[in-house]
Amino acid sequence: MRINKLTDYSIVILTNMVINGDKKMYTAKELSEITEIPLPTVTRILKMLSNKELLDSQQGPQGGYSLTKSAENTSVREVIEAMEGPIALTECSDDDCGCAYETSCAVGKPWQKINKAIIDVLQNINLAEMGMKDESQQLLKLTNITEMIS
Amino acid sequence: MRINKLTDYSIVILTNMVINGDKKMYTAKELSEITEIPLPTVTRILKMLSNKELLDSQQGPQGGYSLTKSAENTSVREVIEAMEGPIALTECSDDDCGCAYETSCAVGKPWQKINKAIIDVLQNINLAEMGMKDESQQLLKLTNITEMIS
DNA sequence: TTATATAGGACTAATTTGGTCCAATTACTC
DNA sequence: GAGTAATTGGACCAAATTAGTCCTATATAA
Repeated sequence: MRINKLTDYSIVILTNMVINGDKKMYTAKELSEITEIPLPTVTRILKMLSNKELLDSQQGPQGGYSLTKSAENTSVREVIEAMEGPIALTECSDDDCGCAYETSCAVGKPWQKINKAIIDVLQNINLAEMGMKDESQQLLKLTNITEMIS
Repeated sequence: MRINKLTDYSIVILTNMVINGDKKMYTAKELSEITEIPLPTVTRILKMLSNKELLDSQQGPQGGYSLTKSAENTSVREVIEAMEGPIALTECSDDDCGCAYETSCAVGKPWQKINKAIIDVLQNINLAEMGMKDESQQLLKLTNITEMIS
């Protein structure tokens, strides 16, 4: 029951865009250096976030990426959904899961309740809150234990 | 952000053990027939649940599996943790994630809050509630869209 | 003693995910 | 208008995880 590594990375990246926040635009290269996530992976993530309109993008020199909304108005839910699609613990737990059994399928009901509750949790925490920290900010780049121990 | 298919199956299996609840013991074969999940997969799941003490097992003729606790006292959280280990959206979001950066790592804090909230959601729904349905009970065996459309 | 059940674990196949790379496009600056 | 710095789109491969199967051992009821 994990979010994807790319999703994890994306939150690290976005959180860093908030923290070093005086600057508005960040190039993929900058963000790669700040977070120590490899450049190709960073660009891929930024493209996804840009496609889902969490980031504005500007090509060419002096270009880069910037948040479309304030950190306070960008929820973790939005980020996860941008990276992975709708949040659901099981594949068939949607009102319109598209399956043939949809009208009669009963299992979905409790799962729908659970998913709703979880979505609510993720809706109610934003990027500004994700950036709150006790210690040095640069450690933000390390969310992932596999990154750390390897 | 999904639970594993095996975990999904396990809840389907357990829920069925509750619904057809007059009977106390179920063999793997029976449960495979009820849920239409292949026998080898069912036995594997039952073994896992038994090892984690969610099920009692009895070898030999007239043997089988039975719930160790009542359906009301068995939370979805317990089932997920039995199948997948601790619930956490990221790998490094534990108080003692075991990584070298543990004492200074700041990222974990908000994730810990999120995980706690999600665990709380899952703690507060039990197997009896998962079995509540509108229509025919046998459809409970189908939680998974990939199962359905294939 | 035999038949029926779980127990443990190894193994393979399939799927998903992570990560990289390349060619195209845009736009600023000189 | 040329050159450079950036994003865009998409294809591709490698690695990791997961699902699923199978075999042998052990326990126990009749």
